[in-house]
Amino acid sequence: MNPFDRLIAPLLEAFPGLAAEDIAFTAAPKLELGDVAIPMFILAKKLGTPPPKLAADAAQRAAFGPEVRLAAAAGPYLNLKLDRAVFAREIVEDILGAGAGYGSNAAGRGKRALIEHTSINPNASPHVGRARCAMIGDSISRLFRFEEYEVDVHYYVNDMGRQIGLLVLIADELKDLTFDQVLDAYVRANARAEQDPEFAAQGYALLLKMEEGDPAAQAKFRAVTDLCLNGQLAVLARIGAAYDVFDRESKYVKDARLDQVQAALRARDALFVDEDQRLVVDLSKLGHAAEEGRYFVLMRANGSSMYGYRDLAYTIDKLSSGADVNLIALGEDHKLYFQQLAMILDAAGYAAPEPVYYSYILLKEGKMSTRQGNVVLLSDFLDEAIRLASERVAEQCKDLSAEEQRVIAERVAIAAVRFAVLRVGASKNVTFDMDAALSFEGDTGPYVQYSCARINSILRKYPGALPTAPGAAFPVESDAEWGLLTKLASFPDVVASCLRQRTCAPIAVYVLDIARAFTAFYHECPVLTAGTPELTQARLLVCRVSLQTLTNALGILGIEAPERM
RNA sequence: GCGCCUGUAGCUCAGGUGGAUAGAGCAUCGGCCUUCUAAGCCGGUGGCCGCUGGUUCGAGUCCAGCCAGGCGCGCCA
Repeated sequence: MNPFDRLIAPLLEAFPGLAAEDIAFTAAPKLELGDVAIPMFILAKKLGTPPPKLAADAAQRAAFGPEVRLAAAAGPYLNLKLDRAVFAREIVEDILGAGAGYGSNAAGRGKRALIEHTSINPNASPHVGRARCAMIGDSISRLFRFEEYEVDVHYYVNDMGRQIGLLVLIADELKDLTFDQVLDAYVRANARAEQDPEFAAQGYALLLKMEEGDPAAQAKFRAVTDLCLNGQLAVLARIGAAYDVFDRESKYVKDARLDQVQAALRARDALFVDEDQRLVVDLSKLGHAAEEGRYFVLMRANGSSMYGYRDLAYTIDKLSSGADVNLIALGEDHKLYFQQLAMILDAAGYAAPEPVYYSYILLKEGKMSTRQGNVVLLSDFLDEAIRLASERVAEQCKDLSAEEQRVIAERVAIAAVRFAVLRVGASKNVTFDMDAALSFEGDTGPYVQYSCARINSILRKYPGALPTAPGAAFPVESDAEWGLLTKLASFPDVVASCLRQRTCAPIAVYVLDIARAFTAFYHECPVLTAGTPELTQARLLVCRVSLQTLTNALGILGIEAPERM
């Protein structure tokens, strides 16, 4: 419910032929121009009138109620000065009424969403590049839940394949492999396979045995992949990423539905066995124009399956769950692969999931490469963030217990890390800057948390019971209050836009905007010493609705604000 | 080479469906703590919005061609 909706009817009456959805509200560049602005461009096109003339006409002819104090045209805009108290009261009542649900448009009520993300190969501790996927996927999941979708978060466990086979071989030799040793073992296994064809062949043989159901081989794969998965999940849990369903790739080796896919491909003459006895899809038969990526191998000559073959079965499995939305967060390196997969699925009569791509995080020194050791591990990054936050908390919150300080430091650290990653659009190549990402000042998660802590401080210091609704008098007249409240009112639109675009980055930008607007209010408008009880009551409510909106928005980003910091 | 993504202040990034003088933060310079938390606030400096054309009353935004960076084009996953 837009608080400015009541301004629409007078315009429709004055100009028959316009529809309510043609009329948009925006903030004027300067508050002196008006409290709200209505651009005339779309309306003008519809009526065949030049925008400036229409703005002038509208200022003359629209019969607004007494809540509009002044309607003035300024170029192609109609600017209105309002009885702010009337609108402010509605905004406040709206937010208080909706509470933890404020901002949700309930777009997903009665619908289900299946979201797959992270799905890291079980081979090493996740680095920040992989963690980007986890944070993006996790926040999108939270966004969908906020919009009342029933969300199932899936994690595809790549518990087989050549590389895991090699890792199992090495693990066998080393005995008692721990999670911390896996990365090193994995690197060595791959290096050895390149130099030693015998070793590589052993890996393939082991893989085939495992696929064919050999219990001993399966147990070995399971032990190694469980070790890795549990270690990875423990790290991911630290940043708040959680999963509902774990789908093991090995479950999809033999899947009857793949026979149907093969039949569909044969019917299109798109499936053949090549000269090396591999089972291959010729995507050119399915409409793939380029020579690059034309062939998609399903099975090796020895009969063991390729990743894509199993992924087809898994994806069909996900699709048959009947979810209304089926999303998958993928690295940009998977774009061609996923297009190929989608083409095969299409041929078999399935609509592929919607991909959400994220780009790589680069280091100043160049690309992150596990092999060369120039990676920033998520766990190291978090440890450093917590260390820095702890130093700060120890200075700021001397009167709190060690345990309370620890909780605050952890929340601040997670906020810094998640915010730094989430505020950037997913398709952007970002250069990772440890210092910038761990800054607690400026456009950061901790800055937003800080404004929450200030609000809490005010509410805590108010001696009486906090107001729960605007009183008879509701004086909200200052520019700072007005600017803050109108920004708060736009939250549902921000959420709706994010849902449409499958992104949470604008929420991070929005939350900064609110924090800045609140800080302006904080400096200009004393609450506890406002002068009159009515003003204090009104400003306490502004504090409450600001905190509510910030809390809800931060929740989508997976960030919690401490009461003190 | 071909395909997809990216290019906005010294640095890191915002700027749906074209619209009011292009916005933040960091850095830098100058001011603010007897006053609800200075993890803060106020002000200054700093922009051929990669380049060149085009469409439009109007382009950072749309189109084409270049240039630069990223990713991909495997008996890897």
